[in-house]
Amino acid sequence: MSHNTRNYAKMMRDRGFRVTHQRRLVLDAVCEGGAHTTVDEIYARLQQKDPSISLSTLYRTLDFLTRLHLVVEARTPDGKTSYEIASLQPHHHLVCRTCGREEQIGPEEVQHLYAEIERVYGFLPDEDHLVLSGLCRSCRARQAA
Amino acid sequence: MSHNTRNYAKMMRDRGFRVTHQRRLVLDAVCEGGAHTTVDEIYARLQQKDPSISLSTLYRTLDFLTRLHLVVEARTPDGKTSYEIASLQPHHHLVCRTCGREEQIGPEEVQHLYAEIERVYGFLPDEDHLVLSGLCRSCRARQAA
DNA sequence: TTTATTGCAAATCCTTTGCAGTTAC
DNA sequence: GTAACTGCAAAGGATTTGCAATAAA
Repeated sequence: MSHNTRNYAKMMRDRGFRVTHQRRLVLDAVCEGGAHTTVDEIYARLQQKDPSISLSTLYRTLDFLTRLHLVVEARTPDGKTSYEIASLQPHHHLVCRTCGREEQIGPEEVQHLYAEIERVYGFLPDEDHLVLSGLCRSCRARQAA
Repeated sequence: MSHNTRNYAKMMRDRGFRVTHQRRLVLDAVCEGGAHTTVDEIYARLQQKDPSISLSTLYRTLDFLTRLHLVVEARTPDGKTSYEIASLQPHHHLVCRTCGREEQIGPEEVQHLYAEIERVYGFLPDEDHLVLSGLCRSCRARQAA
């Protein structure tokens, strides 16, 4: 595990859990996924490194890592669950509904939305990982043409 | 069907589809759900009026009504699919993660977010039915106490 | 050694599909 | 009458679970 920003193994042990071969590999596989990866993508990557890891272990491990806040879970607009390494900065994602490309955006705009909603409705949203679909710059340009 | 704002039956016939007993009942059941209802809730309501309607018909009908834009589908943050009658005004929902209460909000704040994202990233989101979780006013007050 | 964690296979949950019978038009 | 639509039962896909074996501490 070369996740240099945090010492993941220590975080697990400190909370009384064991650092297993499988957990290391799952963490790696989620990490290599970059932005958002689905369970099957993670599983495929895992199979290449160690085909003996079972799907149920993957599910259990993703659940485990999510509880520890080492990875975060997000729900795409079409109902799929995806995962990514929990980074230090909260952020959100845009997914183009035409080309499927995904980009990350910072928290500023969304924070501003939350503040507005709080001001107007008294409700404070805390969704820390939105996935919004729409049209990306290039697909919009193509459509306009 | 007493959906007075629109003539649903006509909308179906005009597009060449049949207006069946089942479609009327599903539309009613979604309607009575108010804000967001899940498939099982809708099914339960349906059973009381006509136990002979099958679950597969419910799924098919929800799909059908969604395509016709008579109902809209939304994805809650915890991965469930929910439905509601398509209203004339686009809007979004806030769901309290403590008490579960749900409230509707207008499109203004979210529109503003979309415009900001477009300005900064060139990406135009078009999610027309966001469901955001967070803490409602009363649960926040209770927490503060 | 001890008990958390794993792999396997079976179970569960939610949704979709094939097909023969029914019904809106 | 004739397609579109439905109910049923079976299939599918994703995720969870029970249990005996394994391995991290």
